[in-house]
Amino acid sequence: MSNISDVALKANVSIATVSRVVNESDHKVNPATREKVLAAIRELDYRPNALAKGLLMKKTMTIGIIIPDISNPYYAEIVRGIQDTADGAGYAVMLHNTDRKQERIIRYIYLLREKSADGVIFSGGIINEYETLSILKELKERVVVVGRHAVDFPAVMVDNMGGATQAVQHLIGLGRRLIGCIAGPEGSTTAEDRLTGYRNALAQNGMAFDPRLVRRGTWSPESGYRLARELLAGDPRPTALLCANDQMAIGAIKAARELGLRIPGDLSVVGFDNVPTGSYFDPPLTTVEVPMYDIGVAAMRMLIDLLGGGMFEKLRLFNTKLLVRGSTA
Amino acid sequence: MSNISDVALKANVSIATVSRVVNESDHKVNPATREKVLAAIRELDYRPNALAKGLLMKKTMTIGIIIPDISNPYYAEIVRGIQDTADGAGYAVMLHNTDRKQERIIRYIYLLREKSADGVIFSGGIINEYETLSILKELKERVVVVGRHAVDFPAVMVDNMGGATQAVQHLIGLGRRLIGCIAGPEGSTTAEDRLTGYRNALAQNGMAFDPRLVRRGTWSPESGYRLARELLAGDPRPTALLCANDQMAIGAIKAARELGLRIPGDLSVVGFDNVPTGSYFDPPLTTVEVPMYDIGVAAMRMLIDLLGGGMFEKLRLFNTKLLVRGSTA
DNA sequence: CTGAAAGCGCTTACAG
DNA sequence: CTGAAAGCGCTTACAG
Repeated sequence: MSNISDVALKANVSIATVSRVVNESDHKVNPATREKVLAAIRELDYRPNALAKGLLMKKTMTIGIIIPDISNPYYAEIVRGIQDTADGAGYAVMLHNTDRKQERIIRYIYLLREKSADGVIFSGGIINEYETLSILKELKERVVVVGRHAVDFPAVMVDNMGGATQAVQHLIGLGRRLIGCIAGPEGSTTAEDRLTGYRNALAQNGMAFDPRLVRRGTWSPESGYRLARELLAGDPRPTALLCANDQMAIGAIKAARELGLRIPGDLSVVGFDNVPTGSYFDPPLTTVEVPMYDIGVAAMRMLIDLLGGGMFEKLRLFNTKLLVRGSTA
Repeated sequence: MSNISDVALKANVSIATVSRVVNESDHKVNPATREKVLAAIRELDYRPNALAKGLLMKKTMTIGIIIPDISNPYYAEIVRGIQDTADGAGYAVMLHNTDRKQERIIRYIYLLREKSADGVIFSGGIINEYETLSILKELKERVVVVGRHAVDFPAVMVDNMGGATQAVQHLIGLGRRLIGCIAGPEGSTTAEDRLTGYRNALAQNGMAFDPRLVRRGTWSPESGYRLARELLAGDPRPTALLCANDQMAIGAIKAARELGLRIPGDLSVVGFDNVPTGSYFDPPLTTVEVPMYDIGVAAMRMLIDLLGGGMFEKLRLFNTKLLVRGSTA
C-alpha cells in the first residue's frame, strides 16, 4: 500500500501538491502538474489513509449506532434507513449491540469516543445511570436519540401513545369489550407509552382498566406466546388483545390457535410496528405501522445537520398508522 | 478531550511513561510513578486516541462486514454472530449493505482499505468482476468469505446441496411426486447449490427434472408469492414445493391459501434457512435449518486466526438439518 | 503555482 | 526506571 510520499516521489512533486490534487483543493495547481500526479496515483493505486486524515482533521466520516439487537427486525429496519442515508452523505457506520445491558452501553460509548466517531445514534435501551449520562454529555452536539429518553438530545420519536389509542379504539369500534394487553417490558419508554395509549382509550370510552387483563412481555415471540396462554386461561378471558409489538402478537396468535380459538372471531389481535412478514401471516396481522426505515433516515439526517453545525430540528415526531388486516373483526 | 500530553503534564512525567502505564507495557514503571499517572488519567478521564494508535501500529481493531442487506433476517443473524465474536476479541465492526450491486461492493472494499480495517468478512453477492477481484487480492490474508465463491479465500460454507436433497427426499418419502421448486436468483452460488440438490434428489429417485415446475425468485416473500401463483396455475400443478429460502416459502404459502389450497394436504411446502418466525406460522414451516448465527461466529473466529498470523482453517463446512414441522405431510 | 515545515496523538528503540 | 526523539500519513498556513 503506497502512501502520499510514494506518489510525490513518482510524480516529482511535493506531498503538499499531491494532497491538493487528491482533495481537489481550491489552491491552484498547474494542469500539467495535476496530470503527472493523477498518473502517479493511478499507477500506484494510491488511496489516502483515512486514519491520518482523521487524526489531523478531527473528522472521521464515521458514526456509531448503538442498538439492543440487530437480529430484531425492528432495529434492522431502522439501521438500514440510517445506513442508506449515512452512505449517501459519505459516512461509514459502526454498529454495536447492547442487549439493553447498561455496562455495554457505557463500553460502546467510550469505544466510539476512542475511535473518534463523528457522532452517535442511540436507539432502544435506557439511559438512566449517572455514568452513562455523563459520558454521553461529552459527546454533546454529536448524539441523536431515537425514542423518548430523559435526556436533552435531539430526538426522533414515535407517537406510540396515539397509535395504541387508535388500535384500541378500533377494537372497541368492533364491539370488543374485554380487551387485554401484552405490554412491553418495564422501563422501556416505548412500552410505557403504548400502555398509556391503551389505558387512555379505555378511559375515553368509560371502560375500566383491569390489571388482570394486562401482562408485560420482553418483546419476543416466546413471551407473547407464554403471556397469551396465561391471559386466555384467566378470568375474565379477553376477546381482543393489543400486543405492544408484532413479535409478541405473532406469539399470541400461536397460543390462541393452540387453544382452539379462532382469529379474529374468538380473539382479535392487534400488533405494533408492522414488521415485513406481518402481512404474510394467516390471518394477516392488523397492526400499528411504525415507519422504521424513515425513522432511521430522519435520525441520520438530524445527525448530519447537527454535525454540520447549522440549524437542525431538535425533535422529529413520527405519526403511526393503523393497518387493518385480517386478525381483527 | 484530553490527550497523552495533558496526562503527562499533570502527572509530571513524559508521554512515554504515560503510554507505558496505559498499555500495561512490559517495560518497568516505578509503582509510585504509575500511581501518579493513573490518578491523572482518572482526573482527566483520559482515553487514548485510537486513530493515532492505529496509524502507528498499523492495527485498528476494526473489521468490516459486507453483506447485501441487513434488513434480511438471514444476514442479520450472521452479523449478530460475527459481532458477538468480534466484540469478545476486542474488535469493532463496520457494516456495509451492497444490495448485491457490484459497484457498491467495490466502493466498500476501497473504503475499508482507506479506513485501515484489519480484515473483512464478505457474504452474499458475487465476486466476479475483474476489478473486485484485484482489489480484494490486496486485502489477501485479511478476508474471509461466507458461502461458495470462485476465489481463493478462507471460507465458511453451508452444505446447501445436501440440505436441498434431504428436503426433497422428505417430500418424496411423503409420497409427493410433482415437486416444484422456487429457486433463488441466477448467479447466486447458494441458489445454484440448492437447485442442484433438488435435481440430485429427483435423479436419485429416478424422477425426471421438469423445468415447468421450476421458477427463479429474488429471495423476497413477494417473489415467492408471485411465482407460486404461476406454478399453481400451471400444468402440471405441483403438490409439493421446495423454496430456496423461508421468505419465499412464506410468500408461496400465502399464494396457495388464496387459491383455496390446503397446506400441507393439497400442497406441502419446505423452506430453507429457519428464520426465527418460521415456527410461528400456521402451519409451522418445515424448513432446512442453516445455523446462521454459528456461521457468523465461525467466520469471525477464522478471521481472528487469520489476522493472528498463526494456523487457521482454510474451510469450514456447516451441515444443515431438516426440521419437519406442519407445512409438509 | 510550489514546497518546507509544523503538527494531529500516539509507540518504541535508544540512550542514560 | 525515565525521557527525548523519530516516525506513522496526512493537511495547511506560510514563504517564495
